[in-house]
Amino acid sequence: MKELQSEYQCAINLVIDLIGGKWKVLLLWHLNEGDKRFNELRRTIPEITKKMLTQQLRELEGHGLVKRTVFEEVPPRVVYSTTDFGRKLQPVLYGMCQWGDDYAEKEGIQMNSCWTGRDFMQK
Amino acid sequence: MKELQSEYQCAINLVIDLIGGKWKVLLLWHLNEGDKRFNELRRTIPEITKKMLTQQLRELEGHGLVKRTVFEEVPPRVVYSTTDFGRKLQPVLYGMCQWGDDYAEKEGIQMNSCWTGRDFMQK
DNA sequence: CGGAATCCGAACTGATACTG
DNA sequence: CAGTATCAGTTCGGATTCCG
Repeated sequence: MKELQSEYQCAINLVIDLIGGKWKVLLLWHLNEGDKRFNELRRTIPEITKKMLTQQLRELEGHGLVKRTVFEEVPPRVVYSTTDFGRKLQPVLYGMCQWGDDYAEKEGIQMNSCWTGRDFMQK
Repeated sequence: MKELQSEYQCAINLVIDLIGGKWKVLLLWHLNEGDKRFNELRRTIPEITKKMLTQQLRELEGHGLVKRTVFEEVPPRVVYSTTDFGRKLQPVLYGMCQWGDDYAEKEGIQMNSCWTGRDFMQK
């Protein structure tokens, strides 16, 4: 598990350590839509492997951005959700998505089927 | 140079390709303070090597987020600045910084000497 | 269902030396 | 000053197998 430094020069560096990498922002984004189970997340993000999904979720959990709830049933059920603090990142994520949409439009990049910042703003 | 895909499922993925990694957000952040020369950026971010600085700046330039201006002088002078589109990310970066600050405060992580979202909001 | 453990190549990053 | 080039280390990420 990636350990945070005890001291940072700039908040941006801390943010990169917390949500940097290929998957975390995407996971937070989808978990902000609502709580999700492990295999539900796998279906939502088909490109991610089980290993990476587990790993990234554990790091998010360890840093207090995601909550993991285990229901002691058979078959087992595990539900992931964002914490209050993780949810505070929502506006930033929407801003990122909007900006990404603008870029895609400007550059003629095709965007599919996923919620976009623009969708959100229309609600 | 990292090539973008021709199609994305989610804007978030595009954003990650554009500004993901260890350095790009940090560079955009500092360039938003004002135009900077190569060695000026190195002093601002002492941990970055020349190689990575060049590489990341070139990618940002290639994606249209940063502009590189060469003054044909001796000694050479090269100035980097954000493009209009790169600057559109400013509010998002400030949001990230603010969130990072909150996290640092909550967790008792020390933050030094760099501009923070909070500083910005007080202006 | 929701993982853990292992292996391995690819990608990222850094150190160092050199250059117009 | 503003880079290139080369080499080497480390980490990341994916494939596969196994498990309660």
